[in-house]
Amino acid sequence: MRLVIARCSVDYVGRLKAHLPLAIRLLLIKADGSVLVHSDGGSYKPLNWMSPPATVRRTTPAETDLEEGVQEQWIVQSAKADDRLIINIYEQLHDSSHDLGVDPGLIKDGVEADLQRLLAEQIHTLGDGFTLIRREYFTAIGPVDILARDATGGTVAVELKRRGDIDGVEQLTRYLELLNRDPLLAPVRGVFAAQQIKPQARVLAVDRGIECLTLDYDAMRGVDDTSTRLF
Amino acid sequence: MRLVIARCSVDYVGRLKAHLPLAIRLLLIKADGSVLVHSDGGSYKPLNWMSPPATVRRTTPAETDLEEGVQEQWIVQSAKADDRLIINIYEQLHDSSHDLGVDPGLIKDGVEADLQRLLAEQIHTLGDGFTLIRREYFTAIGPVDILARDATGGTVAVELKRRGDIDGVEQLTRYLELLNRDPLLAPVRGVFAAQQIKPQARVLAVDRGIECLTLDYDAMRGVDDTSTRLF
DNA sequence: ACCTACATATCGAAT
DNA sequence: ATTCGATGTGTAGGT
Repeated sequence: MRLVIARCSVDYVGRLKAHLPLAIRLLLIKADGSVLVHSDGGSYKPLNWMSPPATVRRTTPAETDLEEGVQEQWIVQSAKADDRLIINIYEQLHDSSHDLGVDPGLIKDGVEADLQRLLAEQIHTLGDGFTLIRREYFTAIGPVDILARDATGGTVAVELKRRGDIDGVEQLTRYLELLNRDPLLAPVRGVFAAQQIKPQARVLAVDRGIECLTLDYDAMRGVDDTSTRLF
Repeated sequence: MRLVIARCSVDYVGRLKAHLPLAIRLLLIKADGSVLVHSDGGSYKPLNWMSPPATVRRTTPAETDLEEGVQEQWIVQSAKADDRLIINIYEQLHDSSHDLGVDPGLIKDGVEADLQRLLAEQIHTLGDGFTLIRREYFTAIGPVDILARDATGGTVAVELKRRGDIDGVEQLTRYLELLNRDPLLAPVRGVFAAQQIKPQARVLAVDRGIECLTLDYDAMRGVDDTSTRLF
C-alpha cells in the first residue's frame, strides 16, 4: 500500500464522467492496483476511485499540462472495464509505502439472519396463538422468510427486512401470489415486518391487504440472552 | 488527516457487531473525527469505519489487554448514534499528519438527471411526432420521469434508468396503473428507457405491454453541443 | 429534519 | 459468470 498526499486534479471517465478540481488530497494505492482519492471529510466513500483489478501507469504530462505545473500524471486503468482515472499531480507532500499482508477479514453479527432467528423464536410477536411452520420456506421464486399459522389455522407469510422499503412489499406480493395458487396453503395472508417501515411502503402494503409490523430488535435481542455473549 | 499503519484489532458495536482479528492495517483519521480501517485489498469500502461526526479518545488498555501486548486503545464514539469503534493497537509502524484543507468537491456528468434532460430535449428519440408534456410529472406515488404525447395524441409515461432493472419496470407499472385511473390521461402507455436493459427486465416489460428503448448517451450528448464544453 | 430516489454503489450467496 | 438481495449502505435533493 502506497500513501501519497498531493496537490492534484482528478478525472474519471467510464460509466460517467467526474472531475475533481485542484486541491490537496490523499491518494491511496492498494496492492491490487485500486486507487482511492480521499479528502479530509465526508464519509467512507472516496471522492473518486478505481476498483480492482487495475493498473497504475505513470506518464509524462502533455506540454500544456507541464506549463500549468503538472509534475506527474498517473493513468489508472481498470483491467475489466473501459474505466479510467487520470490523476494530475502538481505537488507531492508525502509519499510512503507499506507492506500490510493479507487481511484475515471481518466477522459480523446482527444482520437480517439474526433478526429472522429472533422472530422465529418469538413468533408470538406476530400475534397470540401463532405457531411457526418454518423459516426460509422454499418456493420456485425464492425462500419466504417465515411461514407461520395464526390462531385460526390460517397461513401467514412473513417478509422480514431491517429497513422496510417498497421493494420488500413487491417481493412479498410475488410470494403471496404464488402461495395462494397452492390449494393446500390458500388463503395465505402477508405480514411485512421490519425495524423501520417507510411511509410509501406502508401505503402500498395496506393497499394490497398486507399487514405491517414494526419490530424492536433491541427488545427482541434483550429477550434472547445468548446474543449478549458473542465475542 | 492522520495516517497510521498499525498492527491492530478492531471491534465495532452499534447497529451490528463486527470484529477484525489482529493484522496490519491502515487507520485513517479525518478532521471530522471519522475513522476508516483499510486493508491492502478490497474495494473502496473500508473493513470497518466510523461515520462523522465522531470523537477519537485514547485510553490506557485494560490490564489483561496490556499483558496481551496492546500498547494503545482508541475509542471512536459517534456523536449522533450509540455506535462505537474500539481499536487495539499492538504496534505502530507509521504515523503522519497532514493538513488538506477543504475540498472543492466533485463535478459529475452522465447521471440519470443528465439523461433525463437530454431525452426531454430530444423527445423525438421516442418516435416521430412526440411532444413533451413535462419532466418529473408529479403523482401521489412519486414523480414520473417524463410524460409525453405521441403522434396520435396518446399519453406516454417514460421511466428512465441508467441501468434498466426489474425494479424500474415495477415502478413504471405502478405509475401506469395510477395514471390510467385518470380519465383525462387514459389510456397511458409506458416506455422503459435505459442505457442498458437487463434481459429479465425486458421480458417483464414486454409481458406488460411496456415498450423498451435503449439509449445511446454519447450519441445524445453529441447532438447537444452545450455538453461538449463541460470541463 | 425527514423522506425519496439514485449510485462509477460494494459484497456475498445462490444459481 | 450472472443474478439477486442486503448493506452499519452513502449522498443529494426535495418538502
